[in-house]
Amino acid sequence: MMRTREAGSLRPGDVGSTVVLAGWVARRRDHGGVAFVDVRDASGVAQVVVRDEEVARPLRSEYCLRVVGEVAARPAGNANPNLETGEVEVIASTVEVLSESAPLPFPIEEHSATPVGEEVRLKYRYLDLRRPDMARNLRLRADVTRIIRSVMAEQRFLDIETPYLTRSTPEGARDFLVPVRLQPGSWYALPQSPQLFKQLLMVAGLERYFQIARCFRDEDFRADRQPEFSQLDIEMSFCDSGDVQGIIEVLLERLWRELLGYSVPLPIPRLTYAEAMRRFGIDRPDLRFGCELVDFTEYFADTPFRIFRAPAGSTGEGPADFHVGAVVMPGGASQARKELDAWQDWARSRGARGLAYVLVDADGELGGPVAKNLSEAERAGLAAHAGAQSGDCIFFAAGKRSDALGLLAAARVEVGERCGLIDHEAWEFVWVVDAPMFDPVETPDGTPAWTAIHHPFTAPVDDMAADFHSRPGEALSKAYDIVLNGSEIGGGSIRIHRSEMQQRVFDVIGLSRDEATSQFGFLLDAFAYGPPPHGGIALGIDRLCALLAGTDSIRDVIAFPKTASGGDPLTGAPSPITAAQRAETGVDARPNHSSPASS
RNA sequence: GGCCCCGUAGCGCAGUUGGUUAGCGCGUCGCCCUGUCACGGCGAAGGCCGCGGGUUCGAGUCCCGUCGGGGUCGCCA
Repeated sequence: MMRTREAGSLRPGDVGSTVVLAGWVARRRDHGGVAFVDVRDASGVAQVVVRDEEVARPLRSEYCLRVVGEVAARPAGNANPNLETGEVEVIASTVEVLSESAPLPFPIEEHSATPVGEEVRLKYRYLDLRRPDMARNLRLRADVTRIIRSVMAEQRFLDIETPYLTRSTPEGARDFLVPVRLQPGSWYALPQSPQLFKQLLMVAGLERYFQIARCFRDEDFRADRQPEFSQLDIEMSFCDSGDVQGIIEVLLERLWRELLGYSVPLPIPRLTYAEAMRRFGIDRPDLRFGCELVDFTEYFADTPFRIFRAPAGSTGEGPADFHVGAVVMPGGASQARKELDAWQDWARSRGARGLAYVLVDADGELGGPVAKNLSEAERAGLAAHAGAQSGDCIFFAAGKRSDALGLLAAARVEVGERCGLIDHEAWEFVWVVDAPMFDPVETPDGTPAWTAIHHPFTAPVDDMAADFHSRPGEALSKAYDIVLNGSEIGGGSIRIHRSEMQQRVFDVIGLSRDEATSQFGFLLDAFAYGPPPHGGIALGIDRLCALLAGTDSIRDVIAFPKTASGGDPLTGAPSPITAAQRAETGVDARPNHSSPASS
């Protein structure tokens, strides 16, 4: 039996040879007593010439075929550049219909210019995945995981599986819960990440662990967020931040080189969190374009314009938390009033009161409603301080520092897109390092309180190791995020491995010994037995694949994704359960005993 | 939980100030053409205008509610 060839693999060198093709009828045309049948498989399309009218007649789109035939050169001028194989065709000697197809619910052909609604695509996902673009995406994803496993093996990492039925731990997101028939009233949780298990593996002395792990978080959806997602999870012992980053750099370089032929310049640049916030207003900056933010807080310290002045004597938030910043839109002064108003709507849709702006006209004179509220001196130096040229528009945001920076960061990206400043061919990787350890929490009585930004096992930077607990607002952590074109594709940290230091973190975030024991007792127990210094990282596989595939939605790189409401139109999940299932799984039962985390 | 956009034939869409029989393209089915390749020509079938209520002489169109899809803020340590 001849081996079946892939339709997309036929080349002029195959002319004269006999091949077997298996695939689906993408299209049929009849001419001159023969049928021209485009046969498609996951690798591409080949044109098959069927001369036997009796055989050709019943062929319809998406019939599944096996064709045996001879490869022939196409007549001159008949090659179709739209097909992946434009130079050869297969003259069929036998055509076997393996199965027939009902009329299609939506067009599958690649060149169908009109997009198809996502719901109908998901309902018939098995047809959607026949589309060449989708097949290409899934092939790409398989290549990604193949390369990951290859690189991790070369780097001597062990692929170790961790439980999917595990204990609910108070991590950031809501857990998906699973009732336990054997213990009515008690529940497993699906892991939000293998974080605690991989640290236990370090205590176990495995030294280098990785896993392509499914993670589960019961939170609302986004274009780049699903309730279950895949991450490359890595942990290693006796390492520092640079060791972990180095592994990831090797991996990213290999992925981009093998899949896109792009050479990632190494090492990937480092940016501190503080610098990222100062220059871009966000901890995942898009470095494909400039338009960096400008700080105007000092500049307007004594301004007569109330909006740009820190609220005096307000309780709770001190002036230190007040920020005025700006971003310049090149050529933005020529925007019509309607466009400038549209920016206000844009800002309000993001929860801001508006977006102040100053226009710099051709003579360098300032225009717009804000300008007349400023002092003579402020107007004189404004454009220069912002770095604005004649014809530019300067957008301002003022208020609580995190709010103002958040609005400016979004405005910067919007400016980049509207002004065409973003090079969509570019790949700008950056490590964002030295994130703060703690975030202030607003408490009803105004007493200072703190929460861990990353997770409570993240180690402080070396020169703060001794006293971070006495100045939590300044404490920086050994955390690192890998950012690509404004998307966070991974993040990790060096962990705390000494109980004394761990206790100081718990003290800062107000976690009592009892609470810590009940929440992570099993991890703290393990850390009593000589845990090695260790650290790790996790990369979001779905986002990574979406970026490599050039799509905005991770649904395009997931075979069977869910809709925004968490449903799957194909299977109908989630669905109600029967009364018998309720009784058997004990979902309504109360726990009949308590199960402490630690002995 | 908030906000924005979209639900009209299998698919993609149009439908004007509320007005008679709701259109277009693709697809499907039939016939014709016959080295075509997003072929071409002629014809036909195909509609609970998401659902429920309201306003009106009259609703695809206006109002309220609801369901579904997409986006976004909150959320996602």
